[in-house]
Amino acid sequence: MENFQNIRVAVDAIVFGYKNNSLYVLLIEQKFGSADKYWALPGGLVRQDESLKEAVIRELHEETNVHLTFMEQLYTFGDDIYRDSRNRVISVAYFALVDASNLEIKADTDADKVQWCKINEIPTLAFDHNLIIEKGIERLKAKLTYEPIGFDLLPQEFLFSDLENLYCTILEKEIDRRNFRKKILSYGFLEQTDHFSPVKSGRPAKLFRFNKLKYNVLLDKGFHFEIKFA
Amino acid sequence: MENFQNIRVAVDAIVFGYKNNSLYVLLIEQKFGSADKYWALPGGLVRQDESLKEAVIRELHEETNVHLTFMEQLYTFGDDIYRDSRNRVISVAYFALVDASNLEIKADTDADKVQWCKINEIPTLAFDHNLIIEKGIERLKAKLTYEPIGFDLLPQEFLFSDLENLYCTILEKEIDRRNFRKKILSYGFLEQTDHFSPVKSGRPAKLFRFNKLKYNVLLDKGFHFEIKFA
DNA sequence: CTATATTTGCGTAATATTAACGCAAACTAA
DNA sequence: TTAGTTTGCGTTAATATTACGCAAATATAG
Repeated sequence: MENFQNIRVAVDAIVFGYKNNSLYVLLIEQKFGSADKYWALPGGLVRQDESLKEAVIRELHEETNVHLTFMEQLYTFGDDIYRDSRNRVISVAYFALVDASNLEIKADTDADKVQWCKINEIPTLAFDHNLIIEKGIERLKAKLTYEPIGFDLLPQEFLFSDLENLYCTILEKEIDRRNFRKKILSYGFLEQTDHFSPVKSGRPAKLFRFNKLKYNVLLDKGFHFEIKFA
Repeated sequence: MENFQNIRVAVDAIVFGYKNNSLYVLLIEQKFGSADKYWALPGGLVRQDESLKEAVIRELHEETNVHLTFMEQLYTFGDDIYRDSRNRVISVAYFALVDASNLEIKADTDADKVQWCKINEIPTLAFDHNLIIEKGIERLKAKLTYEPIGFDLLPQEFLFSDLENLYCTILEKEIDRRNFRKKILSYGFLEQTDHFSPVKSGRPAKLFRFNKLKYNVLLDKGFHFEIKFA
């Protein structure tokens, strides 16, 4: 009897977006019955014939219509054997990023509502999804300091002040604008475009672009991205 | 039909040990039939009523008798839906460390043989276990540079030269002995004992001990462990 | 007993990186 | 015109890293 097992395998995605100088997570309102509505992370059971990664992509596609700029596995939640009250379910959580600056999300087939939720205004979610988000934020913060994933949250062409702001708000730290700029520019993977951004006040700012190719070349040469703060 | 699912959930553990200036992984010889023997990572199916973590601990206990000094979740392998030819199985892999310097392993109930295998002499293993090991080594290397897990691979009291050697062999890098010592000592979480180690030649060396308490206090103060190499 | 090889433990100088600022340029709004 | 704001480029001081030198403490060989 030792080997009897009836465990369901699900995937969930924590999708981060950044706009209006704030960090957001993508949430959906789950239809259980017609009562009992809960906000939750997009996700669902893995199908028999699809890989874990395919499952997340499918679920995200069914429930939202965002275009991911980054995705990787985050953590597998299966220590609380009652995390789902109906069956034993373990969930493989994925961590994803998206450029939310100019993106309209709409509910798709599976979910009633899809919504960006500010990171500090997240309600109590279904299952252990609040836990997943915690872990996701942890990963986001860590990764921001040793991989150039900040660019995946911004539009292709962005202002230095936006990049700086992204770092400050997500890491909840102060930073010297001038040193930050110098450091990032010194890496040599940013390109100045000849476009300017419409600004409300102050000197017009050049738009920059992240050159992933150049970054990869640097990586091969042993380069190691790092942004530290005091 | 969309929701039909028959996926088994397994756990596997990659246990690292360090002795004789080399890195080892713990392998077991699986009994399938009486033919068909393969080396594999310790692991097995999760029971209905135990958490993932409990499952790994149990399996390790059943198959080996090592005393872990560190364990955390590594990665969940479920993208290759044929990774096990019999059923669809996803495996949650765990990453563990052990002080192998003074440890005798013996096969326990479940496994025929248990053995330390040198990291560069690993044969083709069952399932995708070679892949898991790759991922494990990656994690070990990364973690060694930003968390003090090296001490979990050494005896409680160790020589500086052993610590240095551990870093050099695992990270496959050269390092200046004197700068390394200075840097680690500057952190202030090592304690000198009044014991000396029996040495074959050269000046007798003091034994040191890692004070986890002091390390945690430092962490609270915002300290960030880091060992970098050129 | 002495010389040699070996490993430890401590130090110092050159170099590189980070942190803390100053300030003019280029715009908007009043 | 003037005041307010944001950008872009510098400089300097403090800190950290790198590259070594060298004596102390042992074992071993002669």
